[in-house]
Amino acid sequence: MAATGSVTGSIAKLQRHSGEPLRDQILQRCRWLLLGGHVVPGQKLPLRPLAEEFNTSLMPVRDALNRLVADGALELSSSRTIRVPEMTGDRLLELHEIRRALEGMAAEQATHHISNTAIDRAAQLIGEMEAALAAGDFDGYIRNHYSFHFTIYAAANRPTLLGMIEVLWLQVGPWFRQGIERASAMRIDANTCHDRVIGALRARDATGVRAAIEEDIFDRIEDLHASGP
Amino acid sequence: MAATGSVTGSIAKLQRHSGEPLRDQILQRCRWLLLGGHVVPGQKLPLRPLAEEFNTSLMPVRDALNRLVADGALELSSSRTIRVPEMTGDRLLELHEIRRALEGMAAEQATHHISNTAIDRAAQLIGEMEAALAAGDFDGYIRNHYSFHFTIYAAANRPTLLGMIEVLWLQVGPWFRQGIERASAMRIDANTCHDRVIGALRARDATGVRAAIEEDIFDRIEDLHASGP
DNA sequence: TATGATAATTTGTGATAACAAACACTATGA
DNA sequence: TCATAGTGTTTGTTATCACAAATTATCATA
Repeated sequence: MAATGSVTGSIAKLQRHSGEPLRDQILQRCRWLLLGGHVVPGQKLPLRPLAEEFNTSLMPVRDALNRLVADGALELSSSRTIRVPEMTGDRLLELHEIRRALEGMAAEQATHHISNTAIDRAAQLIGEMEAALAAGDFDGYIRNHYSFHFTIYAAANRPTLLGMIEVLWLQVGPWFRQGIERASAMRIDANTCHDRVIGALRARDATGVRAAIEEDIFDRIEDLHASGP
Repeated sequence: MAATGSVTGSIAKLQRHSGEPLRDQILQRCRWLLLGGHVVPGQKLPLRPLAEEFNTSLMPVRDALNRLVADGALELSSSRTIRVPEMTGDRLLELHEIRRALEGMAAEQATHHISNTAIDRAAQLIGEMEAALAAGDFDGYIRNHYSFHFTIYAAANRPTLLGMIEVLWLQVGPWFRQGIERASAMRIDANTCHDRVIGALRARDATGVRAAIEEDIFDRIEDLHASGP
């Protein structure tokens, strides 16, 4: 068994009493670990080593991880160790059924409110996505992919809905990263869906936007699921 | 301002080292406080008084309340006091758009899996609901109403979906209680929707079940919203 | 009486330590 | 060689305490 070592790649130090609580700063970093797939299904995340990396006590780390457990992004196996959940076929299916419903709803509603500059920004992100993927920069690809979707969803002005979608992305994050790395060579045409999203947004065609987003989600799970076991 | 006094009505003592953690026992009780509307929008929930009522330290109470804040069922106002959020028109609309999508999905999928005994049990709950409402027993009404919906949703076998729906109910709980008390006299025909749900379940008509559930949710918000400011 | 400064209290956050349950390892026996 | 009991370690949970920020109460001043 390989020593996990540093999982955070922590650079900037956390600061106490600086506006937001340590718990939230740690939560933010852990979120990106999941979204970016820097942790792997099955991996253990013990409190004490993490607290040492962050130079804090157990408590804020515990708070952050408990939150992620509540969100379903982490799990307590045998109620004694916190780990990244394995992705099963059932869970993947369920998560994407929900994603389709909620992200479809957000996209449809965003159509009526999103600004032209936000649409331009989203369109630009498609290019940066492709460039990152071509360069083998998976981190950059995932970051841009995230930004593309969430600039659109955020325009729906539905804070609760947006939070629920974020939780879903946290849950599929580790799986998504693995799938992207496996399937990167064979796939770039997810961007055809993305282009259709942009086109429908420009035309203010809410139904079209929803359909394009739903198809994007559907295609993604098809491809990634087909590319691996 | 009235002294809040005991909010829990705590009877059974909590037990340490008895299977599930104190945090979860407290969380369970707080959940029912919200679902049953025993706390009121705007009400403060300070850690120390609660800890004293539960005869525990701050920590498990803190954990439970943090979880509910994460779920959006409570909020940190000015990041120094925890309180039950006020219900705004926007929030109510958003919550019910999401409820309609997710509960519709759960009901539709439950249709194919739910057992006949579960259907019978749900049908029976309709009667108990009516009886409780007629007797002015709002607690009983709400409890039966909850059981009716969740015996159906649980049959869908979608754990993540079920958890998300529970969170939504936590958020509308206090508002729902207020609305029921206000509108109790004028409304019993929500049960016509409930009867239609049972009928469609017996016919294994998934589309009909979804439609009936969606209409139930829609009617409910219409009535309760109309009955109050 | 109204208003603004200031002190006292209350609040959530974070650190440290003690604890019990789960885990991992080792020695023992067949 | 393999199973098993025993022991030491690791893990999350809870209690207690210290702290800073926000709130509330108090009182001087206009």
